[in-house]
Amino acid sequence: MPEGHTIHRAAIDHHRIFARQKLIVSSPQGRFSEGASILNEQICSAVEAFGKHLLYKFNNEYTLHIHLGLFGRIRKQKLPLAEPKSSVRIRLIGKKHLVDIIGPTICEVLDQKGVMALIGRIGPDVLRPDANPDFAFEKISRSKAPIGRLIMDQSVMAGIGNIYRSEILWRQAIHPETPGKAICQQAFDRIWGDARALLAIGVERNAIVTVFDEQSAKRGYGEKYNIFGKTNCPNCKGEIRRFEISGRRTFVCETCQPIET
DNA sequence: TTGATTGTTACCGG
DNA sequence: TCCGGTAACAATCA
Repeated sequence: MPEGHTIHRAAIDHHRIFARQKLIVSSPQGRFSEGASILNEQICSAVEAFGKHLLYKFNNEYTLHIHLGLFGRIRKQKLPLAEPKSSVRIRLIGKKHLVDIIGPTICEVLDQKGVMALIGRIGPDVLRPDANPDFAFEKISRSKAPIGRLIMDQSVMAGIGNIYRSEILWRQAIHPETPGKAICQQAFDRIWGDARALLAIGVERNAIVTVFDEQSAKRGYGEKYNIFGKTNCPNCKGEIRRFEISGRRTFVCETCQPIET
C-alpha cells in the first residue's frame, strides 16, 4: 500500500478532517504513550507529506512523524469510536473522524529542528510543487548505480516505490540497469514527468494505476499494471525478465527497454 | 507454520 | 568515500 501517493492522499484527507481541531491522541497499546501525551489535546495546524513521510503539525510546535514502512496501514473511520485493532500504534480523534496508524516503522514526535533535519535528508518529492528536480538529476548523472535503484532512492528523489519503478521505466522505454550517468536530461525529464503524473493519478484514485487503454477507461477499471508481476510485455508480447535491484523485484522488457551506456 | 510483500536504516567489508 | 550486501523491524494473508 504505501508508495508516495498513499501518503499524499492521507495528508490531504487528514488535513481536511483534522486541521484547526483539538485532537485526542492516544496510544492504545501503550507503546507510544510519551509521544501521545505531548500531542494530546493540542490543536492540529497542518498535515503534510514529504515523500513517504507523513507529518501532523500541532500548535505546540511539535510534529507527529509517521512512516508506514512496508506493512504499515492507515485506517480512517467515522465516529462513533470502535475498538482499535491490537496493532494500532497511535489513534487520532477529531470532531467527526478517527484515524488509526497501524504498524508503522516510524512513529515519533519531532521538534522544529527534527522536522528540518528530516526534510533535509529527503530528496525532492515528485508530488510537491516546491520540489527541485535538478537536485535529483544532478545526483543521478554523477552516479554509476542503475537508474532503477536511483529513482527509488528516497534521498535522490522521493515518492516512487517498487511498483511505480518498473512501470515508469517501462513506459519511458528506459532499462532499469542503465547507469545513472548515461541518463540524459531529456530522459530524466521524462521519468520525472511520468512519476509526477502517475502518482498524482494514484492520489486521485487511491490506487496504483499505470494503464490507460480505452477498455479500462470505459469500465473504470481493468489491468492496473503494464509490466509489474507480468510474464509478457503488453507492447511486443515478448517475455519479461524478472530480477532484483537492491533486493526488490524488478521487471523489464529487454526488447522495449534497450540498455544505454 | 512458511513465505511473500507497494520500505528504510544501521552496519560491515571491499 | 562510496558502493553493495545483509539483517532487523513492521503486519497480514494465503
